Amino acid sequence: MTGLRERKRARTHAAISEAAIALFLERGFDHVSVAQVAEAAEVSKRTLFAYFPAKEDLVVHRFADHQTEAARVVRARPPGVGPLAALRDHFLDGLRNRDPITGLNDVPEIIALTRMVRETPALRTRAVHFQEDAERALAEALQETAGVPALTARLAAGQVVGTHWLLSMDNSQALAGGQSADERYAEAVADAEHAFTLLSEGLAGHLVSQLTTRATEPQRSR
Amino acid sequence: MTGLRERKRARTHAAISEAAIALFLERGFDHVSVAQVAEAAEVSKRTLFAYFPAKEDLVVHRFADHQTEAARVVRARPPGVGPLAALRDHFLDGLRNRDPITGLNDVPEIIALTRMVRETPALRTRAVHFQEDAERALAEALQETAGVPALTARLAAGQVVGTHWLLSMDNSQALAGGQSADERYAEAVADAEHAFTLLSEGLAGHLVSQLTTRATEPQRSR
DNA sequence: GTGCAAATGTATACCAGGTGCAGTAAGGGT
DNA sequence: ACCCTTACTGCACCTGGTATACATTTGCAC
Repeated sequence: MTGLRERKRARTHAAISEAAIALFLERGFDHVSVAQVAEAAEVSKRTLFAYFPAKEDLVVHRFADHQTEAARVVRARPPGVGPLAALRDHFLDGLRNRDPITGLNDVPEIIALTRMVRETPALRTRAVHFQEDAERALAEALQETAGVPALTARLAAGQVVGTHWLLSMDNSQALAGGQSADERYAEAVADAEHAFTLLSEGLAGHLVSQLTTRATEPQRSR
Repeated sequence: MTGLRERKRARTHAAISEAAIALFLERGFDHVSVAQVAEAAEVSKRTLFAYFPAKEDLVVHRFADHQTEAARVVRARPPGVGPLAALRDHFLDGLRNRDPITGLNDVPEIIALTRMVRETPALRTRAVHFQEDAERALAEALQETAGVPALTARLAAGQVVGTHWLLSMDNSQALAGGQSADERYAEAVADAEHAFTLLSEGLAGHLVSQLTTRATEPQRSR
């Protein structure tokens, strides 16, 4: 099943990424060249790019594993549970388990890493890019399992993924500010519950005034 | 007030951008180098970068004008009108007026341009980046004028901006597929109204099942 | 008008990310 | 032992973007 080749490949992959992250954390993403990473990992620049399509991926490839997480959660939810409830509970589980993806993990290296992602535009951009895939996958899952039109599914997926991201960033920022995960936990839960409630119940009840309709349709002025 | 210098600067700015867009539309964004753009615009490469911080901005700088549009709409809404209603009506106005930002403008060059932005990853990425600013501005506006907590404002801003983007892309795609703006209009309006209703009323009523709570709190497994 | 400081533009060289190519070493199935 | 696929390397090359040092224009005070 797992031949020597595969194992070796996996080890090289990890070795390069680790060397890269160590250097990045030490000197900053922008102040380390891929050539230096390659040298530190004892690989040629060409080989590095055979493992990672871009410099940013040396860091952000870990996010790729979570691309389909939301979609899987929705598909795997027990019968009778709404997709939103499943997603909310999954996120709350993540908080409880200090899953790094929720931003609520205070292992120093994780803190430093998420901070770097937050503060380095190129990395944030790349991370956001992965979310588009997550959105697509989630939209599909919603459409197939929740019997909902495509447009609704895509809108909902965008909102869920966006919410997830915002919550994670907030947590990670709080931890970067010195709070421990345990200290932050209660607020993280409260924020998450608030966010998912908002998703579920809509903005109308929370933005004070309601949706009102216009008295007259204005003319088209072209 | 507007000295000769400023006017000349504005003209150069426009000239470079136009030369760039013409070339990009002709040969594709990735197959034109900035050096070629500079040559076509009869400027040095260095000067080009004095006007545009990055290659992508040669195209997407037009989006920058709309960065604060949502925020302005919210701030400028007449008393008694909810922020969401103001945003929805503004978007519907945009559709009616075939505002390019809504994606519902079938002037050939605009279609080609939005298609290029949609299909070129670098451009999409850059455009998305501008939305972050839009989100921040809108969040501020919501917080200040709708008396809502910061977290709520930021979540709402993200959802609104994301919705706006999705609707625009859908319209632009439909038009790229050959539909005229007039043909697409009715569906564009229906989609927009559906999307804003979703925002207002929440997902609960639309994803079939409601938010349910768990019977027992699972143990934390760390 | 004249002259000058500031702004603007240019040429050139340079750096870093990323790719194409041609060749070499090494697994692994037969 | 065989060969073939795969992995890796070095090197040249392209492109986006920046630094430096120099030339030109322009607004403006006089």
